Amino acid sequence: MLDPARRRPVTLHDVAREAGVAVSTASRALSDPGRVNVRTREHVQAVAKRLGYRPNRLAQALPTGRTGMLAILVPDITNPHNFGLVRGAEAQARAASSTLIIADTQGGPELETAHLDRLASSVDGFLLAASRLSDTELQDLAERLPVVLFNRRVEGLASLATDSADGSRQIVEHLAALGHRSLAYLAGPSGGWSDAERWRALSEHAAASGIGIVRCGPFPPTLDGGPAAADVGLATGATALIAFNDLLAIGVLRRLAERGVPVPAHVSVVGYDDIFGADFCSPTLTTVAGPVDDAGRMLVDVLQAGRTPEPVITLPTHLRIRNSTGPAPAPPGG
Amino acid sequence: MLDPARRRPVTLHDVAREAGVAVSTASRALSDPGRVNVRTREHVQAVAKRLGYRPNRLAQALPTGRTGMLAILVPDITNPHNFGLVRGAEAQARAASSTLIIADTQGGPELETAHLDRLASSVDGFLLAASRLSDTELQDLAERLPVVLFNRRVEGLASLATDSADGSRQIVEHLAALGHRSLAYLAGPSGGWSDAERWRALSEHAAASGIGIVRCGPFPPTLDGGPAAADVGLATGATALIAFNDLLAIGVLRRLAERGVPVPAHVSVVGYDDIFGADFCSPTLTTVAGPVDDAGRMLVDVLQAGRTPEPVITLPTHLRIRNSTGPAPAPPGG
DNA sequence: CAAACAATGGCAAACGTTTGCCACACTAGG
DNA sequence: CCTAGTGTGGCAAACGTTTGCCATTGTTTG
Repeated sequence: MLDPARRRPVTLHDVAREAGVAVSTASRALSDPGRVNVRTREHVQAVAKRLGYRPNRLAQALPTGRTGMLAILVPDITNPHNFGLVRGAEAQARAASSTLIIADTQGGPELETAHLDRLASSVDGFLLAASRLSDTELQDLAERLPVVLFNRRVEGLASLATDSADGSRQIVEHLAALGHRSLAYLAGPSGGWSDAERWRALSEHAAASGIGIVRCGPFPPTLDGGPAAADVGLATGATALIAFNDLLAIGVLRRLAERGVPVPAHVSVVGYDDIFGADFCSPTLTTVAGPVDDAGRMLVDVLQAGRTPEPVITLPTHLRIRNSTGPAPAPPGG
Repeated sequence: MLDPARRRPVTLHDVAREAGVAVSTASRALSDPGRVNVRTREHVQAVAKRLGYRPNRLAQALPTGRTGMLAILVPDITNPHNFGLVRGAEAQARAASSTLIIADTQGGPELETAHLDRLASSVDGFLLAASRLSDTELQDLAERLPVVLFNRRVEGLASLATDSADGSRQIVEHLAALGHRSLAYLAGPSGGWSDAERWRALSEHAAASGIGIVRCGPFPPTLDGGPAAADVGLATGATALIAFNDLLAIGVLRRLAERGVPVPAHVSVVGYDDIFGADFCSPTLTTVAGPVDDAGRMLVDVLQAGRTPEPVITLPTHLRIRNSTGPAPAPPGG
């Protein structure tokens, strides 16, 4: 057990007694400056400082209902993609003098619900990245607490998403320009909003450009998902593989290297997210980048603003072209 | 402002009223089962369930003094090295049905103090990774709350560290075996405990093996620190560069590639931490690996155990040899 | 000079729990 | 039949704050 034998912290009562005023006066002297005489105020503040008084935030939260804490739920702390998001959110939370709680949902709704239940009474709002909850569950939650979604859209809820549809368009155009006529999409977790979005846009734009595209998977969106995805993708005969995210794409790259398949000479590979590592893996990865740090910051902003109707924001993306994509190989019969 | 117009949550009072018992009885029916008649207990539990009662954890924390929250402070959320730690800690915290709060100190003591002050009243204990606070500040803190340190040693405090001294020994032996006679250490933040440890062990073992080693830097321990570090390291004429951590090492690798310096033919490069990316950068990085996930889990365990005297644990490390190290180049005069 | 008003401080009730203690009823032992 | 014990429920005080309201004083205004 956590050892309870510690120094008792200084409370507002201690300050009030030492300063010779009532607790209410002490409280106001510290948090509602205009409300008390400047002399008493300064006196109380001096005493508080001398005693090393630190307000108990839990006790503060009880009557006010504001805890000064925000929670962010991400599917996978391990995915560097989320680093930027978390970092941005942390920075903005700090700027708003809130504390950020981070929790990992393992990409599943069970853990997500568990965290939500456990945190609901302790936070001022939730930032949900790539939530796997149903629309109604989310709407329900939003009735109890402020909620803002990242990379997920639900009727009536505030949300922020990177424009992966446009990213998908850029991918298809890029590959088409390089002469590719047959693509394979290596899907991420089924049921995911982003996966659906990306696939939808990819297939639309491919169709519009008269290019073939097939969908493979789903695969776990991790480095370890790479080998299976690479093998399946290659077997389709496509000349370019589009992975659900960079983690998977890098895994694919490694598998291809292992199998001696030259990239991009034989196949091109593209990912989404532009994660840490995408610029120094081998070959460096062509990928769709979005302003994730900004996204983190904006999520916090939106949460704090609490406007109605809830804002729905789309962040621009752009294709960062590196060495994993190149001209399509000449057809074997050519 | 966060919109306060939300559904009022169900409280214990509501449950008690609906069940026709006193609040105290309701409380006990839910949390102290033996204390109340089985019939009332079941009745109360049924009512609580029907009403969708969720205890307010803040209110619970006030009288009990236990919040069920643990905080971990890391110098840099962005460093993938920390993510293993965070993930392990998160997992173990969850297992102990605690919630983990994560905060970024930007590697500086100011922010660290700020977070500590702000969180002190809301958590049951602190996990401090690579703390930059003074020994006395830490001992002071430990008097108020349970604290456990990671990669830092302070008299009287619980701490966990990866054995980077032994890792350093392995590096020197490895490089010596490859014929290197002149090394350069590219230092991390000055004043850091890990940096001091690593340098101390490196220079000791180098001296013992009759090998020359110089210390360069400090450099920021990030990818961006790489270029400066690479240039300075190269200028020393050393045949092997040992970077404070992998982030810096990968930055060095990129700079060397940019300058057309072949690795390991011309210089070898080594890092510490075995972070995400070390196995797919180019060339892949030789580095000192430690069980970081385990470390995260153990940190939580130690915190919860609260034994006296405080345990001081050292975790084994091992050198993961990859392609960034090779035989020393023949001396130019050779 | 009375009346209204602003400035300032304190009392006490909240916020939602937990828990020490007392009261009551019933059972068992003498 | 009295006493002691046990099982069960409730009252009320905590935990450390905030805040609505009242009381007191001093200051204007008509």
